[in-house]
Amino acid sequence: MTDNYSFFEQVFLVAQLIPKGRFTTYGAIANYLGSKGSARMVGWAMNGSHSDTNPVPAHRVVNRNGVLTGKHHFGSPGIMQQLLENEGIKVENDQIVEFDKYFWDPAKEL
DNA sequence: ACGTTGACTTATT
DNA sequence: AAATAAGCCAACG
Repeated sequence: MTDNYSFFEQVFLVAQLIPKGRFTTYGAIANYLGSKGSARMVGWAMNGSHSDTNPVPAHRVVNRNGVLTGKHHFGSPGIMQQLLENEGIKVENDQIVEFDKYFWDPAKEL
């Protein structure tokens, strides 16, 4: 209980820090946390995002190709894309358009 | 308690 | 260039 700042908590915090209209990748977060290869844990942490007190914009986290791999974990597939488009991010064929333009890297932006 | 799975990524063949 | 292996670490059965 005292060690709430585990890998998961860090992932939640970073995800919540993603600016609106931008997105990041699992690898970028993992890299920022110092564990480059633990991108899976970032995704797994998102699975437990419901455990966090504050809402976690998991829809702003995609894989390194900009593909909405985790869209099935939302209420229904399509929600994730809709949320991204709602913030001005174009998504086509489950993939983010202009990846480099909207990419937000915590290691660089923070 | 051990083995498998998982919202991933990089390296090697 | 495409396919396969390995690495990550935690949760689930």
